[in-house]
Amino acid sequence: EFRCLCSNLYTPRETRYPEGIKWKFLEHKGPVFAPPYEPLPENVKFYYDGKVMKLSTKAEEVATFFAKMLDHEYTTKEIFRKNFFKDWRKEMTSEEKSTITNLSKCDFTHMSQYFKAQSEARKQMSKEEKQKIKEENERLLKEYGYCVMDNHKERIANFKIEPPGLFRGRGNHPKMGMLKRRIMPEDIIINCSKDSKIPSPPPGHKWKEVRHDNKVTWLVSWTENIQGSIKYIMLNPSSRIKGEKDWQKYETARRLKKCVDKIRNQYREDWKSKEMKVRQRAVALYFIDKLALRAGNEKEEGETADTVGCCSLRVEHIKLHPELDGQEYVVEFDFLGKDSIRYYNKVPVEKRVFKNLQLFMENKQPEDDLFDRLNTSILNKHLQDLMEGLTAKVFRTYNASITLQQQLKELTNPDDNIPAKILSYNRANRAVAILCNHQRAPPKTFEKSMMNLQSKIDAKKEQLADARRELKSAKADAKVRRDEKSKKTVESKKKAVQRIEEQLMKLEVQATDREENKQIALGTSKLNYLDPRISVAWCKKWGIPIEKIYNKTQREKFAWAIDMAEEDYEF
DNA sequence: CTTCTGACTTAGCACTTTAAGC
DNA sequence: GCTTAAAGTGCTAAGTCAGAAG
Repeated sequence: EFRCLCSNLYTPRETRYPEGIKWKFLEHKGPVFAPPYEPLPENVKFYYDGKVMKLSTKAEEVATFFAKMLDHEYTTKEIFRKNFFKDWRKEMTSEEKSTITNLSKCDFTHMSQYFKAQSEARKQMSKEEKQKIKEENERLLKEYGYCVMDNHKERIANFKIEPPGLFRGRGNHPKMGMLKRRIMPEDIIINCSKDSKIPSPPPGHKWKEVRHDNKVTWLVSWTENIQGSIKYIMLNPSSRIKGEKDWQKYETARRLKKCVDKIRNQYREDWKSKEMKVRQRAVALYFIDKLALRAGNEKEEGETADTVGCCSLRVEHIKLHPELDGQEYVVEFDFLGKDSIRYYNKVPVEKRVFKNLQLFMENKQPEDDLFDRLNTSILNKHLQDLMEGLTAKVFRTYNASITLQQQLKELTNPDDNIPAKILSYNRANRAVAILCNHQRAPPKTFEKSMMNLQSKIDAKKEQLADARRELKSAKADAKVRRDEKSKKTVESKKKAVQRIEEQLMKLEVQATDREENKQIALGTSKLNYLDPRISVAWCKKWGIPIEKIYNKTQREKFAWAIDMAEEDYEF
C-alpha cells in the first residue's frame, strides 16, 4: 500500500481511482509568463558592416539572444548561424531585411559586453538588493508554485513558462539556432477541475482553451514552435501523483526479477528460431538486458540529431571481431545515444549471438538497419505477452536496481567507518552509472582542483610525519622521566597522530572518489533507476544517516520509500 | 500495418547557493 | 571574513510508449 507523506503526518492514500482517472479536484493559478522584453539603453550599439545601426524592438530582441551566446561555441557553428539568421530576418522590418544580408558583418560585441557588465553588476549587488530579489521569488513561488490536487497542496515542478531564446539542441542538431518564440496566454491550455477557481489570464488576454480532463496529470500545456511538440506544466516529484507512479515503476521491475530467468531462457532459445524476425527480437532483447541499452524508437530524419538506441542500431554502429585481445566473439559498439552521448563498448557475446549478427549484416550497407525486421512497437508487444506491464525500459530499471543491491552487498565492509562506507555506496552507484552509460563532461576546473587536493594531501602527510616524530620523542621523554605530566603528553600526542591519520584518510578517500567520478554522472541513476528502498534499507542497516545519501530534494522525492523500507528490504 | 499525437519519464548542462578551507 | 570547490537546483531537451488515426 502506497502512503504519502503530508504535513509530517502519515495518511493512508485515498481509495484508488477507477482506471485512468488521475484526480477529482484540481485548482491552480496558471503559469508565470516570461518577463517582457526590455529594450537596450540608447548607448548600447549594434554595428552592421562597421556602422552603427538602430534596430527595431523585435529585431533587437532576437539580436540580444545571439549576443548573449557569443562566447559559446554554438555561435561559430554553421548550422546554428544559418538557422539563427533565417529566423532573425523574419523578425526584421523590410528596411532592416534589405540592409542586413550577411551575419558575418553583424557586430554584437558591444551588446555582449553590456550583458556581461550587467551580470557582473548583479553579482556585486548589496545584500539588501539580493534579499529583495529573493523575497520576490519566494512570493512568486508561494502564489504560483503550488496547486491543490484532491485533498493535498502540492508543489508544481515548472510553473514558469520557458522564455524566448535561441534553440540549443544537443549534439549535431539540425535545428540549432532557430528562434524559440515567446509564449503568450493565447497559446496556453489550462487544465483544472470544473468546480475549481479557474485561473485568470493576464489583463487584456485570454487563454487558448480551458479544459477539465482528469485523465491527465498536467495543469498547463502549450505547443512549442521548434519541433511542434507539446510542453507541459506538471507536479513536483514530491507529489502524490508522481511518487505513486515512481513506486509502481519499481514494483514492475521487481516483478521482472521474478520472471527474468524464464525470459532469458526464452530469448536464448529464440536465437535459434527459423523466423528472422524472432531471432532479431531475441538478439535485441539480449542487448537491452545485458547492456542496458534503450529501446531505440525511429526518429524523423533531419528533425533531430542522429542518435540511436537498440532497435534503431545500424550496421555502421557495430564491428564484429571473431577474436580480440584474447577474447572470442567480441562486438564493438560505437554509436551516439540519447543526448548524443557516445556509447563505446567492446563486449564478448555468445557464439550464437555473434553468428546471428553476422547473418543480420549480410548484404547490407553501413547505413542500413541492423534489425531490419524489428522496431520498438514489435518488441514491446512481445514483452507485454511475457509479463504484464513489461517494456524495454523496465530492463534498465531492473538491472540498475539489482546491480546496486548486489554491489552494496559486495562492497560494504562492516568494519569501515561512515566516510568509507559512503565511498562504497558511491562505488556501487558508480557501477550502475557505468552500466547505464551516464556520462558528463569533466568539470572545467577538474585538473586544477585535483592538483589542489593533491597538495593538500602532501601537506597532510608532512604534518603526520611531524606528529609522529613528536610522539616518538614524547615517548622517549616519558620513559626517562616516568612522571604523570609526560605520560599525559604522550597521550595527547597519540591522539594528535590519530586525528591527522583520519584527516589524511578522508582526503585520500575524497581524491579517489573524485578521480573515479571524473566523467561519470551519478545523479541520473540515483534519481531515475535505483529503487530508493534499497538505499534506505542500506542506510538503516549500517547506521548511516539518510542525509548522507539523499539531499533535501531527494528526500522529498523519495519520502514514500523512506517511510516504507526497513533494513531487511530486498529488491 | 504505418504514421502521428499526446503524455509522461529521463537527461546533461548552466547557474546559484552553500560549505569548506584558508 | 574571503575565496574556492562542491552541492544543489532550475531548465528544458530528448527520450519511451500507448493509443488514435489513416
